[in-house]
Amino acid sequence: MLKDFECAQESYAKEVLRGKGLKSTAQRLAVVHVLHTSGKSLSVGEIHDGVKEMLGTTGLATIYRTLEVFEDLGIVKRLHFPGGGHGYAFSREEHVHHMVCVDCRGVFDFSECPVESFDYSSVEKQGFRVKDHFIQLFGQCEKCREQISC
Amino acid sequence: MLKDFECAQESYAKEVLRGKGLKSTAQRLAVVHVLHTSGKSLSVGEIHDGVKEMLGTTGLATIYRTLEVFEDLGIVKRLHFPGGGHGYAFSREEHVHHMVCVDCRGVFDFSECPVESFDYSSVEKQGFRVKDHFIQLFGQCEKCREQISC
DNA sequence: GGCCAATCGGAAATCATCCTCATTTAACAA
DNA sequence: TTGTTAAATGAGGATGATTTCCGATTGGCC
Repeated sequence: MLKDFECAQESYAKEVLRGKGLKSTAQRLAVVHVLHTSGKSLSVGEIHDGVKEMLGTTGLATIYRTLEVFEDLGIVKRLHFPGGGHGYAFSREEHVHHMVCVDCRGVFDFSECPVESFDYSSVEKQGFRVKDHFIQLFGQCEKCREQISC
Repeated sequence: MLKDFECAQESYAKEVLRGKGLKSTAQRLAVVHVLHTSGKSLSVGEIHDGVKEMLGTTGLATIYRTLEVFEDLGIVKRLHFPGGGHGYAFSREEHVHHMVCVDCRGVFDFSECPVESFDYSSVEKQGFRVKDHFIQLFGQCEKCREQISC
C-alpha cells in the first residue's frame, strides 16, 4: 500500500466506490491516478505499466476488472480512435464529451452538448426513440499543431 | 460465382470499387448484400456466416479484409455498442450518422448533423482544432418499443 | 484484532484479428 | 474466347487482447 498520492480525483473515486459498497483498493486508486495524471487516453497496457510502476506487481486482469467497474460507475470513459483502437480516460463529470488529439491522444473535455439542442423530429419520425448518444471530436491539440506546422 | 442477387447497393459498391481500381469479387458483393439486407449492424462473425450461406466456403480473413476496404471506401461504417462490442453497417451516403437500436441493433440513418451547426468556440479556446467527429445515437426502434411496452 | 465478502495475482483459456503463402480469379487487351 | 497479370482468396497458424478460474490476500466493519 503506497502513501499519499491522493488527489481530488482519487477522493472522488473513493466516494463513488463507497457509495456502491465497493472497496477502494490500492490498485483501483492507482488506476485513477495513472489515468488522471497522464491527461490523455491510455491503452490497457499503458495503464497496466503505470500501475505496476506505482505498486510493483499488479495483475493485468485486475486492470481489466477495474476499468469495467469504473466504466459502469462513469468514472472512466472508453474512447475510440480513428484507426480502430481504443483507450480509456478519466472523466469525473457526468455528461461530458471528449475531444481526442489524433497525434498525442490527449483528451480534452467539453460540456456543451451539440446533441442536446438538436431537433430530433426528423429522426423520431422514423419511429426511433433516442435515449443516449455518443460523441467524440477528433483533431489536433495546440501543442501538436505547433510541432507540425512551421 | 453466383447469379443475380444484384441490387442498387451492390451496383453502387461495384462502381466505387472500379473507381479505385479494385476488383468486384463475389465475396465483396456478398458482404454488401448481407449487410444491406439485414438492415442492422452485424458482427464480423455474423457477416461471415451470411456470406458463407451465400457462397459456400469463405475465409474469415476475407471478411476482415473486405470490411477494411469498405470502411476506407466509406461503404460500411463501424458502429460501437454501449456494452463495448462493435459491428458494421452498410452506409451508402457520405456524411451520415447512425442511430442504433439497443435491442435489435437495427441501424437507422440521419443526415442532419448536430455537430455541423455546433459552435466550437468554447472548444477551440482550449487550443484544440476540430477536424472530424463521431456521433452515434442509441435508443429503441419502433418495433422493439412495441414489444416491450404494453 | 478478527471475520468475511470483495478483490487480487497468475496462468491458462478463449476470442478477435492479422499474417503468410500457395492458389484462384477479375479485369483488360489482343 | 484466350492469355496475362495484378489483385484477391482460403487455410491455418501467429499474434494480441480479453476473460476466466481459483487459491491467496485485503479492505471495511464489528
